[in-house]
Amino acid sequence: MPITTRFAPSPTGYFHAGSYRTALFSWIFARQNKGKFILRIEDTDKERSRKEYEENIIDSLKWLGLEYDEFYRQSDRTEIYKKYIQQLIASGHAYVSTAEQEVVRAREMAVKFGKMAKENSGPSSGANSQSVKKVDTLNTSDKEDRAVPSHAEVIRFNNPNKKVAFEDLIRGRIEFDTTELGDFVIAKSEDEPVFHLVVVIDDHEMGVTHIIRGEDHISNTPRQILIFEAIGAKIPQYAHIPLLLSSDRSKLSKRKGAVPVSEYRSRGYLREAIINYLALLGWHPSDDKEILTVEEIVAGFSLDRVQKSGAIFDEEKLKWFNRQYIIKLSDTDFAEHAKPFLPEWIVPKSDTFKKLIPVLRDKITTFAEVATMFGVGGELAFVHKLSEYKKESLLWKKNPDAQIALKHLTEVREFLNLLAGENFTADTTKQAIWAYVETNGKGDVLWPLRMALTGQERSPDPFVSASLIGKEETLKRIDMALSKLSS
RNA sequence: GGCCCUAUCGUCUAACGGUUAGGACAUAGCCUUCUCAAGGCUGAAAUCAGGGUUCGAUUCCCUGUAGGGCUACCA
Repeated sequence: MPITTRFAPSPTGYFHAGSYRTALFSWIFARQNKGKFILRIEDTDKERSRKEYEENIIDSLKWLGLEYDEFYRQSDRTEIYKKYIQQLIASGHAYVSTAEQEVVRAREMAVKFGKMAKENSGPSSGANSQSVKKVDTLNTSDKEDRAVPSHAEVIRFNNPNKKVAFEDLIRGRIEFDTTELGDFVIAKSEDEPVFHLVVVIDDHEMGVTHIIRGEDHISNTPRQILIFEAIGAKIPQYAHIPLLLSSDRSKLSKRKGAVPVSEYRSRGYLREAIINYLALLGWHPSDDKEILTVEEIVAGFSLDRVQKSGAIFDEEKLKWFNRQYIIKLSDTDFAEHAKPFLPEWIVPKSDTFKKLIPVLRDKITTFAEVATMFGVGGELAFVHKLSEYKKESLLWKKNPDAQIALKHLTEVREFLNLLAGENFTADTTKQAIWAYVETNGKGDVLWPLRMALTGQERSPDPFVSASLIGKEETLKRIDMALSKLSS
């Protein structure tokens, strides 16, 4: 049997970094073993599932290059589950719990929870402050998500109440006593199976050999093993990878500000950076190399090298990776990525844009910054429009003398004026005045020139700036500076 | 509360009984420099606590502590 893994998201929210990392590890493992990778949309919760989210998951996986070999949607498979439910009932592994029985059960639960709450809420002073804190977290935990029991008939699993153990590929042996689980619900009706049941049936039917999922599923595993046994299926291998955490160390989730992967895309992150960064969150190669291609990751991956503890997602480091990959981009690729962020006054295929590519590549960490660079106060805004600046700004800080600035600018203007307009590049302008610059001091000559051309304290070097605005505009801006200096 | 998982610099991590506890991001300083970056160099920064086991524990065991997960007719 070929190694088969699956990614089984529920379409109840946008696809975020946590989901992506889980999918990535499963995908890597399948690819590494020349096996199969399955995408399965778990949409049995009709109230919360939305088509929009399903599309977002599929688009994101596609963008990130995690191609899958098979695709399933649980809402298309009701008939399959129905057969299993009937079979489980027939074999005595499951039973129909009547509405009356459910009411009794609900009452018992209410008593139990009520008692728990009472035990927890001691006097809120001194020594008990810790238990009070516990109560707080218990009470505030995602209450809105709690489903309200319908008090109607449901189908429950006939729990054999025994100890269940499994060998986790990352954590080793984990043992549970399933008695405390009780007879859990596996379906609301024959047509409405619930998570634990469908997961098991599908993993069995689809021939999944390795279940690689988040560690939040560790506690779900014993229930699922019980069901595997009840349907007489082989129990797959489990690998529970650590969770991705928000900055407060709680599980990264939709409500805790997890950013959709599609959002990173529109912020101008490169897929290679995201893949590389996320692969390193929880996994580490055997050497210290951090910039890795997908091929290198697939080749070097191993479940033994997966971390056991959760990791905080750090956008700063993602940015660093993004920058590393931006630097490597060819001009053509860079242009392609930058296009959506260009202001309308730049024509994508123009000479100006071609000259801008190296300048931009040198400065940005995400493509969204392309827009910032050209925006108000941006470093490259001068290309379109010279911003206002004061006369004093033209003076070099180490030698603030207007007469000197005036003299150098006048000389430089003469040199530049000798160049042909169509041959006005960073190289030619540099050649034209470099000798003069060297004999008269770089700061003394170049600083006033920079200010004259850009009107900004931060900008590319004056030669690049000159070539970006062209000969005519360069001379015009120098003239403006000269008149400022002599006023 | 019960059950389960986890614990190395601020963050991601290396070390699988013997290292001056290594690397990366972030951070501080210096160098380079016409500005801002980039780049180069240097620095600060960690084994949760207490007990064992051992000649020797970051590493193995126990207890505590802390964090997280599950405890649904969500997945």
